[in-house]
Amino acid sequence: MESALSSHHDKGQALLYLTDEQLRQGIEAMFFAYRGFTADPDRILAQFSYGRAHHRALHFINGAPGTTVNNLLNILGVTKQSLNRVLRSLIEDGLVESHVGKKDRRKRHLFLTVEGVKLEQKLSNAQRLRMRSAFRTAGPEAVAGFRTVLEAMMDPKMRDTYSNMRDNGS
Amino acid sequence: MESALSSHHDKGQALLYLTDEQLRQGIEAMFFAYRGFTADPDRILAQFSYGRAHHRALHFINGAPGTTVNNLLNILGVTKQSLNRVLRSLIEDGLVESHVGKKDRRKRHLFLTVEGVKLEQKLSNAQRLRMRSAFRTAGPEAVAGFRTVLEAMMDPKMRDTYSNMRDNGS
DNA sequence: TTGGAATGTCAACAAGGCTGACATAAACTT
DNA sequence: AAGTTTATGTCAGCCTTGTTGACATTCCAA
Repeated sequence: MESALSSHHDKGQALLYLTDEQLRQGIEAMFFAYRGFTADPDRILAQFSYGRAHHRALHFINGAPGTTVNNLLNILGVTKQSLNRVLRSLIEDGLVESHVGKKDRRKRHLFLTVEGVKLEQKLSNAQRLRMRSAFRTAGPEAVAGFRTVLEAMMDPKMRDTYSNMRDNGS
Repeated sequence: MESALSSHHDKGQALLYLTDEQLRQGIEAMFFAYRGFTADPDRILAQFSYGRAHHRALHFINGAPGTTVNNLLNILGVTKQSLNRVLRSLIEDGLVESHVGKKDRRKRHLFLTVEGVKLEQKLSNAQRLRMRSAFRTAGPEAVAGFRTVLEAMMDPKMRDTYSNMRDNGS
């Protein structure tokens, strides 16, 4: 992985991608790209009077049906009060169902309803469309690099969470 | 760029990186990475009772001293009311200065004060630290791919803005 | 049976988006 | 010179989504 670096000691050349200016460009790229990344779902959500918080809940419930509130809390990194407000509206609107756990009846297991799946599909289709187009334009090697850098940029805790999702969802 | 694709017609293999599952992982990677990306500056900002909006303003004024309010508006993609609230507090706190334009006296040109530069440095140092570490871990080729994908993911309008910044800031 | 964990809920607050309306000054157009 | 457009600021009000603190309920586990 670091053979490209250790193969020669010409730091001035080899580490050009680590200059402050390069990093600044990386920072701005993240900023603008994230805006693009959320733009399409945001437009759809606005039609339903929902926000990104709802999208995130739908996304992760869809990816791990039966997940508990506490688990979702850890993934999303918000307070239970904040998540609860979002979940309540989704449950009221019939997009999410909350089932008391059989083994541990304190826990609530969350599932998308048919309606919930519909909206999640709509949102993720829009988001995937843009990402697919970006991936196609950039090519497989760029995509691999993209993934590598993003993973290295996560907090270690979330990197584990992310990796576990990858492993289970393959 | 697309030689890897057109060199063979085995789509099942060549386009593996475009499956819904791969795209889903890309989406989640963006989510978690963006959280990491903002985590360090967020902690600093909290000490100053500022938010991300202030950081963004400081960042882009620093990168283009003398920029106008309207220009900043376009870059940040918020309403003037929203930006004005942030700018006002930064000006009141002595981090930003607003100078009436000489040629066109309707325009206000924005500059960071010495204090403003100090905070911007503090914030961007923290953010660069993480990005540098991620870049170093991932290596130059991954970084190139990262940049390529992010650029392809931006809205075309912002891609132009971004490219112009790159050109001027080199 | 008691302690703690998991969850829900109420209240209050703040940041930072938004819209709409209005004011002002300067530049541009006719 | 008059009218229009542009750039900016500001006031008021609304929404989402985050926060803290307090408190209730349920129920597993020691």
